[in-house]
Amino acid sequence: MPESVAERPYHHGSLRAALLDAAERRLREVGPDRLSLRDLAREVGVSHGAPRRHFVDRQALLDALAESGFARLDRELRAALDGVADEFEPRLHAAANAYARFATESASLLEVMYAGKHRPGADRILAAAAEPFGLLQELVVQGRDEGLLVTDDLDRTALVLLATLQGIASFINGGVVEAERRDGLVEAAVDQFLRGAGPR
Amino acid sequence: MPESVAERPYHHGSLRAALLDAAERRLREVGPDRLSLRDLAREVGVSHGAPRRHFVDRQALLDALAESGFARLDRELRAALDGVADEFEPRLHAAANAYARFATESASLLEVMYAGKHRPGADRILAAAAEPFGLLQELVVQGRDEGLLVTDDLDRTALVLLATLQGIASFINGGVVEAERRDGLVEAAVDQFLRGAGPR
DNA sequence: CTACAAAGTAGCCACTGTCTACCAAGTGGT
DNA sequence: ACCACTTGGTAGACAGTGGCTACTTTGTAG
Repeated sequence: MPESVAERPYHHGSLRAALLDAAERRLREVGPDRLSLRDLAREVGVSHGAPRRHFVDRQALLDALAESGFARLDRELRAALDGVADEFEPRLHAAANAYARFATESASLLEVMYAGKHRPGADRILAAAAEPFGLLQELVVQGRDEGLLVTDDLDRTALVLLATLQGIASFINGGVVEAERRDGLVEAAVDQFLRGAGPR
Repeated sequence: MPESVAERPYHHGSLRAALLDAAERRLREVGPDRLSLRDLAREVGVSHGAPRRHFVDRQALLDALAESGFARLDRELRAALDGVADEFEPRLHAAANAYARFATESASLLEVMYAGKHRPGADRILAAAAEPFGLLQELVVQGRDEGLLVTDDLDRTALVLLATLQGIASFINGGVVEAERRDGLVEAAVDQFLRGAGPR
């Protein structure tokens, strides 16, 4: 008698995507170091060696996750800016909150994104990271154009702001600061930034 | 004929300390996830099961590393403040630079310190972390007393500053920002903080 | 129809963390 | 001086992992 279960055809068809999907789900549950290729293979219903066809390495999969992570971050930032007025201040607040939300709600993914020890092919990741970074920088340009920001080094100013948000997320994800304090800290950080980098 | 090598006595005497030492050295070379208990045991010249007597778990060792990491951070911060004048601003700059230096030069250790997923016994780690955090907070108090800082929430103000430094280190350690930019970024961050949290 | 490339399988290896049973050495009480 | 007991180290087993290789199944281009 034939198997009652719908048999997967020999070729999965979209293993790579399925693995990345499973990985991002699993990442949320267990964290990066407990992410196991074999586990993912099992979950997708494929032999333990199959992932190798799509990711030469465990690290290669993590790199791919990092890349798509930056892409998602970019989407979420832009989405957050969509429903907001055109003025600098509300846009800044929206972007900052969106970044902090992403960074705390996808803590493990963020860890992978900034893991550092990326392989030679990290160019792709850096390129993906440049997207959301650029968005923040454009925002700083807008602030300068509106006369609310004074800076001789755009990149540096944007980076300091972003670093603050990143650091807040670090502390929350590390358990040093309670998650409930996130919004308040972000608010304070943005306000201080506005006064610190604004005209005197 | 007897072994020509000086034989270690059956009891090592200070295995725990030796393991932590080796671990911190190894951490510098390979990062947290490649830190292997068996490897450490080999390095110290002891059987692979021996570490278990001192650390029930791999995570227990990492926790111990985190704890001593915060202790060292505290020492380095205090050391940095020792050779500096009594005024707020130079002290702030010194502390900020010391934190950033520690965070970038001991990147892997920092990762362990803020790894988050600590076991129930994380209280010890949080207590150890409170030490350097408190120091930063005292600094903020001094700033307020000298009239250079205006804040209704000391803890929050200190945290925002610390977060900025932490974030800068994150980006450098993640390879998103070149290490050479560290001092410049820290300088800019501190200046912006002073203006942002200072009297208007 | 037939090569050939792409995708998946199965088994092996070295390595890891964890567990257990055992052994060696120090220690305190009598 | 002896002996029970605790502390610390050893050795071997186990399951799980990433990486590798040889092999098979399938899709596809000529």
